[in-house]
Amino acid sequence: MVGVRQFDEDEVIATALDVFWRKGLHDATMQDLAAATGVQRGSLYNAYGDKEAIFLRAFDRYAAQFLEAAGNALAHRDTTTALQNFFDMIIVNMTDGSPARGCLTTRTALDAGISSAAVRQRVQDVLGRLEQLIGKTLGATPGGRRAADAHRLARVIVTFTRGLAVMERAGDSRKQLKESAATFVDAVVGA
Amino acid sequence: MVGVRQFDEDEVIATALDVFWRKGLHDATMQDLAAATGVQRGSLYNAYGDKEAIFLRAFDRYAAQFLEAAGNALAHRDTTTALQNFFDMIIVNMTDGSPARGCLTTRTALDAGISSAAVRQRVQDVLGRLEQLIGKTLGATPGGRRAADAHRLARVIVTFTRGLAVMERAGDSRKQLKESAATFVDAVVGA
DNA sequence: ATCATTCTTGACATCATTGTCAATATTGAC
DNA sequence: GTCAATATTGACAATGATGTCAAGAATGAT
Repeated sequence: MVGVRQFDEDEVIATALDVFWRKGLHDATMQDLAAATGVQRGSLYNAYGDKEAIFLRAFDRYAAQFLEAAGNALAHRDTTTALQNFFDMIIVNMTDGSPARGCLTTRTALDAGISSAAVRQRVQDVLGRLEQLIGKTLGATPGGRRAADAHRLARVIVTFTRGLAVMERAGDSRKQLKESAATFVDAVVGA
Repeated sequence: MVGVRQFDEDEVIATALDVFWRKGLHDATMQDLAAATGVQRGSLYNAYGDKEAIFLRAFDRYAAQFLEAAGNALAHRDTTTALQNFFDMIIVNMTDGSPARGCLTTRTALDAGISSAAVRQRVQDVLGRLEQLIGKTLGATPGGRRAADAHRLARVIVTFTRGLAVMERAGDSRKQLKESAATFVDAVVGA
């Protein structure tokens, strides 16, 4: 390697993630990324190729963060507590910042028209893995659910989290979201 | 009125709705609308002002259709049957067309960056009214839920429908969505 | 039949964005 | 210290979108 990169790649991707999270893949422009990172547009093109390539890196970072946080929140012997922790985490995650950033996965999923196969695949991956995590938690309960039930229920829970993300975008406050989540957990597991 | 409009307004709005439904507010261009309706861009500007004005009309039409269909589906003495009907309707609604059109309300809600206050208001209105409809259904059961419970549960159900819309965008098939909805209804009301 | 009014049409200016490129600067390897 | 390889920079072309406008066409009212 000769001519050495003037910027810290990790820092650039972290900053790009912030931009994408706030604006979405479609609305975030290369100008936005250049301004936020302090790296010129041309350099970004040179280093990554195009906007989508940057997005994919940023999204991978996001997914890793998110799934780790989800795993931690779900790590509790009591299923109800685990789910409550999980929803708390997820709601804080999407209502953080001002204005709130929302959920990047959900926003990306809804960008169907724009997104390439690679992007769609990432979204499916995150949701699939999340479902796995939740399924494991449900199945792990002492005397827990049968595998098929745990699987179906996990899917329902993932679906509900997506609903929370939409409701946040529609204007629901953190408090309202938490109340919904609590009601949901009560209704679904509290029986 | 002299110089008479060459096109049928109702037909134009209906066609515009189809375009917005398939592409979303942001991605649908005036060119798309002109091509689909057979009305020139200039004429559309003259008649409606701008794209958002057309969208608002189209969305109102959509909302009316949707809420009426929801009301009909929910009109059943048995709460479980009512909800099953409702979810069937909503899932068919979003998986119709090829490729599927998805849910316009949800897509619009996620377009936060672009949307004006007027657009956001419409989205909130639809979701609010839907919640009312569901709440009424839940409360109307003979020996039904207390009002506060019905209200909270209605919100959860609305949230879940939004989740289904996201999962559809993420690639879930009609069959998968129906299974999730059935599991949800079982878990929430079947107790 | 004429007129005033409205609609239609195509051209235009403007703007934002993407992606490319040649010239220049930088620097590790030898 | 020279060189080859890479990064940076600013300019450029191309595209696609929005919104405006003047000129022309159409028509109900008189």
